[in-house]
Amino acid sequence: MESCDKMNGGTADIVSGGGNKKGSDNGICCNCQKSQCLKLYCECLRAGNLCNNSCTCKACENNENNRDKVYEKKKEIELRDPEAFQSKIIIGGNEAARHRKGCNCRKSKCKNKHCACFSAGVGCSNQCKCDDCMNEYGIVNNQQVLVLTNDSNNNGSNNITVDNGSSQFQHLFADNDGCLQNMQNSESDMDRIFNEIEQADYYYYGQQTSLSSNSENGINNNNVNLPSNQQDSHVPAAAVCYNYNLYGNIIQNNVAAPNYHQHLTTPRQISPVEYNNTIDDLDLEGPPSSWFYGEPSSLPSFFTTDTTIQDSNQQYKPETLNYDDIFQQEALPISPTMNQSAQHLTNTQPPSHPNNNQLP
DNA sequence: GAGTTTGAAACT
DNA sequence: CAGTTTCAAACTC
Repeated sequence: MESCDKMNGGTADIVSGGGNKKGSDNGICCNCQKSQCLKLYCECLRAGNLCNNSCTCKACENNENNRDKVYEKKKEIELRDPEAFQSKIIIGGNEAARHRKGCNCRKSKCKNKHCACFSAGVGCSNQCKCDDCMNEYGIVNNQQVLVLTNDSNNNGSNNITVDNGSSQFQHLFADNDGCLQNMQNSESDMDRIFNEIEQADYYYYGQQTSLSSNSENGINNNNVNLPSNQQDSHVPAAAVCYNYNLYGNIIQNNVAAPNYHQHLTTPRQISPVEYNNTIDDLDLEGPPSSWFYGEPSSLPSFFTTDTTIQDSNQQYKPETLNYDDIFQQEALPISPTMNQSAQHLTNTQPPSHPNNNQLP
Protein backbone atom coordinates (compact mmCIF):
# COMPACT_ATOMS: atom_id res chain seq x y z
CA MET A 1 0.00 0.00 0.00
CA GLU A 2 1.13 3.47 -0.76
CA SER A 3 1.74 5.42 2.43
CA CYS A 4 1.65 9.06 3.27
CA ASP A 5 4.99 10.31 2.02
CA LYS A 6 6.90 12.23 4.68
CA MET A 7 10.14 12.22 2.73
CA ASN A 8 9.13 14.26 -0.23
CA GLY A 9 12.33 16.21 -0.59
CA GLY A 10 10.83 19.35 0.77
CA THR A 11 8.32 20.05 -1.91
CA ALA A 12 4.75 20.11 -0.80
CA ASP A 13 2.03 20.71 -3.32
CA ILE A 14 -0.48 22.88 -1.60
CA VAL A 15 -2.84 23.23 -4.51
CA SER A 16 -5.89 21.28 -3.59
CA GLY A 17 -7.12 20.47 -7.03
CA GLY A 18 -10.57 20.35 -5.56
CA GLY A 19 -12.61 17.45 -4.35
CA ASN A 20 -10.82 16.95 -1.08
CA LYS A 21 -13.64 15.49 0.93
CA LYS A 22 -11.69 14.66 4.04
CA GLY A 23 -10.38 18.15 4.65
CA SER A 24 -7.48 20.39 3.78
CA ASP A 25 -4.00 19.01 4.24
CA ASN A 26 -1.25 21.64 3.89
CA GLY A 27 0.94 18.81 2.72
CA ILE A 28 0.45 17.09 6.06
CA CYS A 29 -0.73 13.53 6.14
CA CYS A 30 -0.56 10.59 8.51
CA ASN A 31 -0.35 6.81 8.65
CA CYS A 32 -1.93 6.30 12.04
CA GLN A 33 -2.84 2.70 12.75
CA LYS A 34 -4.17 2.65 16.30
CA SER A 35 -4.87 6.17 17.46
CA GLN A 36 -7.93 6.71 15.27
CA CYS A 37 -6.20 10.01 14.51
CA LEU A 38 -7.65 11.43 17.68
CA LYS A 39 -4.42 11.84 19.61
CA LEU A 40 -1.47 14.09 19.19
CA TYR A 41 0.35 11.15 17.70
CA CYS A 42 -1.57 12.08 14.58
CA GLU A 43 0.17 14.85 12.70
CA CYS A 44 -3.02 15.95 11.04
CA LEU A 45 -4.83 16.42 14.31
CA ARG A 46 -1.83 18.14 15.81
CA ALA A 47 -1.78 20.58 12.93
CA GLY A 48 -5.45 21.32 13.42
CA ASN A 49 -6.37 19.54 10.21
CA LEU A 50 -8.82 16.87 9.39
CA CYS A 51 -7.22 13.89 7.73
CA ASN A 52 -7.08 14.11 3.96
CA ASN A 53 -6.88 12.03 0.85
CA SER A 54 -3.13 11.66 1.18
CA CYS A 55 -3.50 9.95 4.54
CA THR A 56 -3.29 6.19 4.82
CA CYS A 57 -4.60 6.02 8.34
CA LYS A 58 -6.80 3.21 9.58
CA ALA A 59 -10.09 3.60 11.44
CA CYS A 60 -9.70 7.34 11.10
CA GLU A 61 -12.14 9.44 13.05
CA ASN A 62 -10.52 12.77 12.34
CA ASN A 63 -12.95 13.65 9.60
CA GLU A 64 -16.04 15.67 8.78
CA ASN A 65 -18.38 13.04 10.13
CA ASN A 66 -16.88 13.21 13.60
CA ARG A 67 -16.45 16.91 14.13
CA ASP A 68 -17.99 16.76 17.59
CA LYS A 69 -15.80 13.89 18.67
CA VAL A 70 -12.71 15.57 17.25
CA TYR A 71 -13.60 18.70 19.14
CA GLU A 72 -14.06 16.78 22.40
CA LYS A 73 -10.75 14.99 21.98
CA LYS A 74 -8.99 18.24 21.26
CA LYS A 75 -10.42 19.70 24.42
CA GLU A 76 -9.14 16.69 26.38
CA ILE A 77 -5.70 17.20 24.92
CA GLU A 78 -5.78 20.89 25.73
CA LEU A 79 -6.67 20.06 29.31
CA ARG A 80 -3.40 18.16 29.59
CA ASP A 81 -1.46 20.81 27.68
CA PRO A 82 -3.22 24.11 26.93
CA GLU A 83 -0.58 24.89 24.33
CA ALA A 84 -0.77 21.52 22.60
CA PHE A 85 -2.14 22.96 19.37
CA GLN A 86 0.01 26.01 19.24
CA SER A 87 3.06 26.12 17.08
CA LYS A 88 5.82 24.01 18.50
CA ILE A 89 8.26 26.66 17.40
CA ILE A 90 8.61 30.05 18.98
CA ILE A 91 10.15 32.69 16.78
CA GLY A 92 10.14 36.24 17.94
CA GLY A 93 12.13 39.38 18.43
CA ASN A 94 15.86 39.07 17.94
CA GLU A 95 16.17 35.70 19.64
CA ALA A 96 16.80 32.51 17.75
CA ALA A 97 13.86 30.26 17.12
CA ARG A 98 13.39 27.49 19.64
CA HIS A 99 11.13 24.55 20.29
CA ARG A 100 8.41 25.38 22.78
CA LYS A 101 8.93 22.31 24.96
CA GLY A 102 12.39 21.36 23.87
CA CYS A 103 13.51 17.79 23.26
CA ASN A 104 14.65 14.90 25.43
CA CYS A 105 16.86 13.08 22.99
CA ARG A 106 19.17 10.44 24.42
CA LYS A 107 20.70 8.74 21.44
CA SER A 108 20.21 10.83 18.34
CA LYS A 109 22.54 13.66 19.43
CA CYS A 110 19.79 15.90 18.12
CA LYS A 111 21.16 15.70 14.61
CA ASN A 112 18.38 13.86 12.84
CA LYS A 113 14.66 14.15 12.61
CA HIS A 114 14.05 12.02 15.64
CA CYS A 115 14.90 15.23 17.46
CA ALA A 116 11.92 17.51 17.72
CA CYS A 117 14.11 20.60 17.56
CA PHE A 118 16.14 19.48 14.58
CA SER A 119 13.01 18.26 12.87
CA ALA A 120 11.44 21.68 13.29
CA GLY A 121 14.53 23.34 11.94
CA VAL A 122 15.74 25.03 15.10
CA GLY A 123 18.65 24.59 17.43
CA CYS A 124 18.25 23.08 20.86
CA SER A 125 17.73 25.50 23.72
CA ASN A 126 17.83 25.45 27.49
CA GLN A 127 14.31 24.06 27.27
CA CYS A 128 15.84 20.79 26.17
CA LYS A 129 17.03 17.90 28.30
CA CYS A 130 18.98 16.16 25.60
CA ASP A 131 22.23 14.20 25.91
CA ASP A 132 25.31 14.81 23.76
CA CYS A 133 23.52 17.53 21.84
CA MET A 134 25.01 18.49 18.50
CA ASN A 135 22.21 20.85 17.51
CA GLU A 136 23.51 24.15 18.75
CA TYR A 137 21.07 26.80 19.87
CA GLY A 138 20.94 29.78 17.58
CA ILE A 139 21.87 27.79 14.51
CA VAL A 140 18.81 27.77 12.35
CA ASN A 141 19.16 24.76 10.11
CA ASN A 142 16.83 25.94 7.41
CA GLN A 143 15.93 29.03 5.48
CA GLN A 144 13.17 31.23 6.70
CA VAL A 145 11.49 32.55 3.62
CA LEU A 146 9.04 30.33 1.85
CA VAL A 147 9.75 30.29 -1.87
CA LEU A 148 6.75 29.88 -4.08
CA THR A 149 7.51 28.36 -7.43
CA ASN A 150 5.29 28.34 -10.44
CA ASP A 151 6.26 24.82 -11.34
CA SER A 152 5.46 24.87 -15.03
CA ASN A 153 8.22 22.34 -15.79
CA ASN A 154 6.62 19.69 -13.69
CA ASN A 155 4.61 17.32 -15.87
CA GLY A 156 3.62 20.22 -17.99
CA SER A 157 1.19 21.30 -15.36
CA ASN A 158 0.80 24.81 -14.17
CA ASN A 159 0.46 23.90 -10.55
CA ILE A 160 2.00 26.20 -8.07
CA THR A 161 4.09 24.35 -5.56
CA VAL A 162 5.91 25.28 -2.42
CA ASP A 163 9.61 24.69 -2.62
CA ASN A 164 10.68 24.33 0.94
CA GLY A 165 14.34 24.26 0.14
CA SER A 166 14.87 21.42 2.58
CA SER A 167 12.77 18.70 4.07
CA GLN A 168 13.08 20.36 7.45
CA PHE A 169 11.74 23.64 6.31
CA GLN A 170 8.10 22.79 6.03
CA HIS A 171 7.84 22.25 9.73
CA LEU A 172 8.09 25.94 10.36
CA PHE A 173 4.78 26.26 8.63
CA ALA A 174 3.14 22.98 9.40
CA ASP A 175 1.40 23.80 12.65
CA ASN A 176 -2.06 25.29 12.43
CA ASP A 177 -1.16 26.71 9.09
CA GLY A 178 -4.27 28.74 8.54
CA CYS A 179 -2.82 30.90 5.81
CA LEU A 180 -1.96 27.93 3.66
CA GLN A 181 -5.24 26.29 4.52
CA ASN A 182 -7.04 29.28 3.21
CA MET A 183 -4.99 29.27 0.06
CA GLN A 184 -6.18 25.75 -0.59
CA ASN A 185 -9.68 26.96 -0.98
CA SER A 186 -8.99 27.86 -4.55
CA GLU A 187 -6.52 26.73 -7.12
CA SER A 188 -6.13 30.30 -8.19
CA ASP A 189 -5.21 31.49 -4.73
CA MET A 190 -1.50 30.96 -5.08
CA ASP A 191 -1.58 32.65 -8.43
CA ARG A 192 -3.40 35.49 -6.79
CA ILE A 193 -0.75 35.75 -4.09
CA PHE A 194 1.88 36.17 -6.77
CA ASN A 195 -0.14 38.87 -8.36
CA GLU A 196 -0.69 40.57 -5.08
CA ILE A 197 2.99 40.54 -4.29
CA GLU A 198 3.66 42.21 -7.59
CA GLN A 199 0.74 44.49 -7.24
CA ALA A 200 2.06 45.77 -3.96
CA ASP A 201 4.44 48.61 -3.70
CA TYR A 202 7.91 47.22 -3.27
CA TYR A 203 9.95 48.06 -0.29
CA TYR A 204 13.67 47.81 -0.15
CA TYR A 205 15.85 48.70 2.78
CA GLY A 206 12.78 50.22 4.29
CA GLN A 207 12.26 52.59 1.39
CA GLN A 208 9.45 52.42 -1.03
CA THR A 209 10.61 51.91 -4.58
CA SER A 210 8.78 52.44 -7.79
CA LEU A 211 7.67 49.90 -10.35
CA SER A 212 9.13 50.26 -13.78
CA SER A 213 7.59 48.51 -16.74
CA ASN A 214 10.51 48.74 -19.19
CA SER A 215 13.63 48.44 -17.14
CA GLU A 216 16.69 47.16 -18.93
CA ASN A 217 19.58 46.41 -16.67
CA GLY A 218 20.45 44.18 -13.76
CA ILE A 219 17.96 43.90 -11.05
CA ASN A 220 15.56 45.94 -13.05
CA ASN A 221 14.75 42.81 -15.00
CA ASN A 222 12.31 42.06 -12.27
CA ASN A 223 10.55 45.33 -12.82
CA VAL A 224 11.77 46.91 -9.65
CA ASN A 225 13.55 50.16 -10.25
CA LEU A 226 16.09 50.25 -7.45
CA PRO A 227 18.84 52.73 -6.73
CA SER A 228 22.12 51.44 -8.17
CA ASN A 229 23.67 50.79 -4.78
CA GLN A 230 20.81 48.57 -3.75
CA GLN A 231 20.61 46.27 -6.74
CA ASP A 232 21.45 43.02 -5.05
CA SER A 233 18.10 41.73 -4.01
CA HIS A 234 17.37 38.09 -4.75
CA VAL A 235 13.65 38.49 -4.46
CA PRO A 236 11.79 41.68 -5.26
CA ALA A 237 9.31 41.39 -2.49
CA ALA A 238 7.89 38.97 -0.02
CA ALA A 239 4.64 38.75 1.79
CA VAL A 240 3.58 37.73 5.23
CA CYS A 241 0.12 36.54 6.12
CA TYR A 242 -1.17 36.83 9.65
CA ASN A 243 -4.02 34.92 11.18
CA TYR A 244 -5.73 36.44 14.15
CA ASN A 245 -7.79 34.95 16.88
CA LEU A 246 -11.04 36.50 17.93
CA TYR A 247 -9.22 38.90 20.19
CA GLY A 248 -7.19 40.26 17.35
CA ASN A 249 -3.97 38.60 18.46
CA ILE A 250 -1.77 36.96 15.91
CA ILE A 251 -1.88 33.21 16.21
CA GLN A 252 -0.14 32.23 13.00
CA ASN A 253 1.69 33.81 10.14
CA ASN A 254 3.34 32.72 6.95
CA VAL A 255 5.92 34.22 4.67
CA ALA A 256 5.93 33.90 0.93
CA ALA A 257 8.15 35.21 -1.81
CA PRO A 258 8.00 34.71 -5.54
CA ASN A 259 10.72 32.62 -7.09
CA TYR A 260 13.25 35.03 -8.50
CA HIS A 261 14.05 33.20 -11.71
CA GLN A 262 10.43 32.50 -12.39
CA HIS A 263 9.79 36.12 -11.84
CA LEU A 264 12.41 37.05 -14.42
CA THR A 265 11.22 34.67 -17.08
CA THR A 266 7.50 34.94 -16.65
CA PRO A 267 6.32 38.48 -16.24
CA ARG A 268 3.03 38.35 -14.51
CA GLN A 269 0.05 40.48 -15.08
CA ILE A 270 -0.82 42.93 -12.43
CA SER A 271 -4.41 42.56 -11.49
CA PRO A 272 -6.64 44.20 -8.94
CA VAL A 273 -6.14 42.80 -5.49
CA GLU A 274 -9.09 40.97 -4.09
CA TYR A 275 -9.42 39.39 -0.72
CA ASN A 276 -11.98 36.71 -0.21
CA ASN A 277 -10.88 35.15 3.01
CA THR A 278 -12.88 32.09 3.75
CA ILE A 279 -13.18 31.38 7.43
CA ASP A 280 -13.34 27.67 8.08
CA ASP A 281 -12.75 27.36 11.77
CA LEU A 282 -14.84 30.07 13.28
CA ASP A 283 -14.66 28.42 16.64
CA LEU A 284 -10.90 28.58 16.78
CA GLU A 285 -9.75 31.56 14.87
CA GLY A 286 -10.65 35.03 13.92
CA PRO A 287 -10.44 36.09 10.32
CA PRO A 288 -7.14 35.58 8.54
CA SER A 289 -5.58 38.81 7.48
CA SER A 290 -4.54 39.96 4.11
CA TRP A 291 -1.05 39.39 2.94
CA PHE A 292 1.40 42.06 3.91
CA TYR A 293 4.39 42.96 1.83
CA GLY A 294 7.94 43.83 2.62
CA GLU A 295 11.60 43.35 1.93
CA PRO A 296 12.22 39.61 2.31
CA SER A 297 15.12 39.67 4.71
CA SER A 298 13.07 41.66 7.15
CA LEU A 299 10.21 39.24 7.29
CA PRO A 300 11.50 36.59 9.68
CA SER A 301 11.56 39.19 12.41
CA PHE A 302 7.85 39.44 11.96
CA PHE A 303 7.30 35.94 13.20
CA THR A 304 5.35 36.14 16.36
CA THR A 305 5.83 34.63 19.76
CA ASP A 306 3.34 32.05 20.86
CA THR A 307 -0.13 33.23 21.69
CA THR A 308 -3.00 31.45 23.31
CA ILE A 309 -5.95 30.72 21.11
CA GLN A 310 -8.48 32.24 23.39
CA ASP A 311 -11.64 31.03 21.75
CA SER A 312 -10.94 27.31 21.67
CA ASN A 313 -14.00 26.73 23.83
CA GLN A 314 -16.30 28.01 21.12
CA GLN A 315 -17.50 30.76 23.36
CA TYR A 316 -18.16 32.87 20.32
CA LYS A 317 -20.43 31.27 17.82
CA PRO A 318 -20.02 32.18 14.19
CA GLU A 319 -23.54 33.36 13.79
CA THR A 320 -23.19 35.90 16.56
CA LEU A 321 -20.31 37.70 14.94
CA ASN A 322 -20.18 39.89 11.92
CA TYR A 323 -16.56 39.79 10.96
CA ASP A 324 -16.85 42.52 8.42
CA ASP A 325 -17.84 44.85 11.18
CA ILE A 326 -15.00 43.76 13.41
CA PHE A 327 -12.14 43.81 10.97
CA GLN A 328 -11.74 45.77 7.81
CA GLN A 329 -9.78 43.50 5.52
CA GLU A 330 -7.30 45.41 3.48
CA ALA A 331 -3.69 45.15 2.47
CA LEU A 332 -1.36 47.35 4.43
CA PRO A 333 2.30 47.70 3.51
CA ILE A 334 4.77 46.89 6.24
CA SER A 335 7.03 49.83 5.52
CA PRO A 336 7.70 52.54 6.41
CA THR A 337 6.64 51.48 9.89
CA MET A 338 8.52 48.21 9.47
CA ASN A 339 11.01 48.75 12.24
CA GLN A 340 8.36 49.85 14.63
CA SER A 341 6.30 46.76 13.93
CA ALA A 342 9.27 44.48 14.33
CA GLN A 343 10.01 46.03 17.66
CA HIS A 344 6.55 45.17 18.86
CA LEU A 345 7.28 41.53 18.33
CA THR A 346 10.09 41.58 20.83
CA ASN A 347 7.47 42.04 23.50
CA THR A 348 5.60 39.15 25.04
CA GLN A 349 2.40 40.23 23.42
CA PRO A 350 2.22 40.15 19.65
CA PRO A 351 0.85 43.17 17.87
CA SER A 352 -2.86 43.42 17.59
CA HIS A 353 -4.73 43.57 14.34
CA PRO A 354 -4.34 46.98 12.68
CA ASN A 355 -8.04 47.43 12.97
CA ASN A 356 -8.30 45.57 16.20
CA ASN A 357 -11.57 45.68 18.02
CA GLN A 358 -11.14 43.86 21.32
CA LEU A 359 -13.86 41.41 22.09
CA PRO A 360 -15.01 40.83 25.65
C1' DG B 1 8.82 -3.06 1.75
C1' DA B 2 9.87 -4.96 6.26
C1' DG B 3 11.95 -4.51 10.43
C1' DT B 4 14.26 -1.60 13.95
C1' DT B 5 15.08 2.53 16.49
C1' DT B 6 13.70 6.61 18.51
C1' DG B 7 11.51 9.86 21.45
C1' DA B 8 6.95 12.24 22.16
C1' DA B 9 2.47 11.33 23.96
C1' DA B 10 -0.29 8.86 26.88
C1' DC B 11 -0.91 6.35 30.75
C1' DT B 12 -0.22 4.54 35.62
C1' DC C 1 6.35 14.00 39.35
C1' DA C 2 8.61 9.71 37.68
C1' DG C 3 8.48 5.45 35.48
C1' DT C 4 6.30 2.67 31.93
C1' DT C 5 3.71 1.76 27.82
C1' DT C 6 1.95 3.08 23.44
C1' DC C 7 2.43 5.12 19.25
C1' DA C 8 3.85 6.71 14.71
C1' DA C 9 7.66 8.74 12.43
C1' DA C 10 12.39 8.23 11.19
C1' DC C 11 15.68 5.39 9.96
C1' DT C 12 18.19 1.09 8.30
C1' DC C 13 18.71 -2.77 5.63
